[in-house]
Amino acid sequence: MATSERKKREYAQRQTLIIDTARKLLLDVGYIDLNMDRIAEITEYSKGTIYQHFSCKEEILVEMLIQSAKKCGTFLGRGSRFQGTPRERMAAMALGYDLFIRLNPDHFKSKLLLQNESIRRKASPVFQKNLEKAEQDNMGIVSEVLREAVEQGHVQLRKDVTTEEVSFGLWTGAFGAYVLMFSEMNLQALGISDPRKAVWNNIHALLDGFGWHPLFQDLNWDQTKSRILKEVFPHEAKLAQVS
Amino acid sequence: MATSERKKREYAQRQTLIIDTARKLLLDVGYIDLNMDRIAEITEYSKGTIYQHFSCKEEILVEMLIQSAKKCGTFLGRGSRFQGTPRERMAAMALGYDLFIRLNPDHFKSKLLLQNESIRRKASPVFQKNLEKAEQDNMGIVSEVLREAVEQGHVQLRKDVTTEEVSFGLWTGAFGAYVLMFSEMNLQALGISDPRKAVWNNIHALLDGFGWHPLFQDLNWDQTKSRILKEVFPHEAKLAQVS
DNA sequence: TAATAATTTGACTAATAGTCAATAATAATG
DNA sequence: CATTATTATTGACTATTAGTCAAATTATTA
Repeated sequence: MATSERKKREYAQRQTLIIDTARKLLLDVGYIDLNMDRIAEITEYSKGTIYQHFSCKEEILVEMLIQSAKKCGTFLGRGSRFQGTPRERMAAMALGYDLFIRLNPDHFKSKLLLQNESIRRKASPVFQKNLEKAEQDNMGIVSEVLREAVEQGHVQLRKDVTTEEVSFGLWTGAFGAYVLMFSEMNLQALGISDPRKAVWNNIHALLDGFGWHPLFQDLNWDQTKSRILKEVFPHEAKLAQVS
Repeated sequence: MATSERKKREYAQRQTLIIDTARKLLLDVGYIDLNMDRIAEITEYSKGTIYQHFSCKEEILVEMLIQSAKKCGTFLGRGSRFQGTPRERMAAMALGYDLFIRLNPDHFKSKLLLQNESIRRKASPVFQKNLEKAEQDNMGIVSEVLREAVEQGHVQLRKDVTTEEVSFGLWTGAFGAYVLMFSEMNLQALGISDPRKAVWNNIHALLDGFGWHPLFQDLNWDQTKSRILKEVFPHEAKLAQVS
């Protein structure tokens, strides 16, 4: 039926409107002052209608993060398809992740919040499952490149180390760093003037530590970095003013 | 005056009672359902009295974290004084950090929460400053050992890398991993069966990557680990059932 | 002991989450 | 096209909790 199709479309449109409104509001006023009345007011729908879509504000955040995670996945995916060695592709993914976060800083504000289970569990199980799925997919992209590197003999892991554990290390290192960058912590005072450079160096040190070739010292990484930005993320690099 | 001394003592005691109550409650019901009425009820003081101590629940959390950070600092400090090479002392600190978190799991629930600035900024500036100070002190302990390692020639950092940045890498790697461990994320499904082992391996890979001697392969680390637990954290290792 | 000062209380206001009966809009039917 | 049935939308309402403050209580001083 034509009508019901239109209805669906309208519903989806409103869903997007609500999420976008919440996203802006969150960036503006923060989690605590983010409230349903305000969202209703701005979207020009009543509170009841908002509750038709989401059971609570935490559920809006979860949906927001599902979208964010998927978007992040496209950056990781593009990085992973960079024309180069697996290690270079890994670097391309790291740059992609950084670009994604630069262009979507609000992602972290809410991601962090939802890492707390008392907040996350307010959302209904379906939403929670979807978010978990999206996050697992992203980690899968990283693990896959690592697996190829092992297969092609670029790195030989000790038998007590799995590819997933190394991905986990990359992931946690970068994730932890961005968490600290996006909290109000004064990194400057800790002697970290350029946390992104530190992350870059630490990722490479980790991979060097596992003996993944080509080692950091064996390549002109500044040049590789430029090439990645130019070939994979030309538009995003310009937007984020990264070079 | 004797009386006012007693008053001070009573005030401090009540402060502790409030914090301990909040800590238990937080672990029990989570941030969202943690409320001042409940804290007043359990401590058997009125709400007004609770507000005499703290201006909001977030401020209680901040004070909780200041205490946690200081306690964590004692674990790091003890690790750093282990009788061994700087790299072994670094490993001792990593084990200390792990033990601290095992014994105080509630630390992370609230730490994570307060990483979000909209929550953290609800606390008054004095509390925020104190927390920042405590966190910086901890990072200082790690950096100091690293500095000594450089001084003693155990590791020679490239000139574009500072000791603080390496500490930052260790910190973020461990921190990020614990964040993910303590969120409801299904690490098992990601192929991480033993995240703590992964953290341990990744820390060593990072240090290997920076060329910090003795390298992982040059030492029997299982043996060193046992020695650290026995000499530095005998009581805590037993409590946490770690070996 | 009476006067004064400090502390503690809980009733009160304000803000917001979440519900649901009433209303409005849309679709189906004859 | 008019009428009925269905579906979507509304916002007034209740419940919960944060945070305040005048009154009551307790402690200290003269």
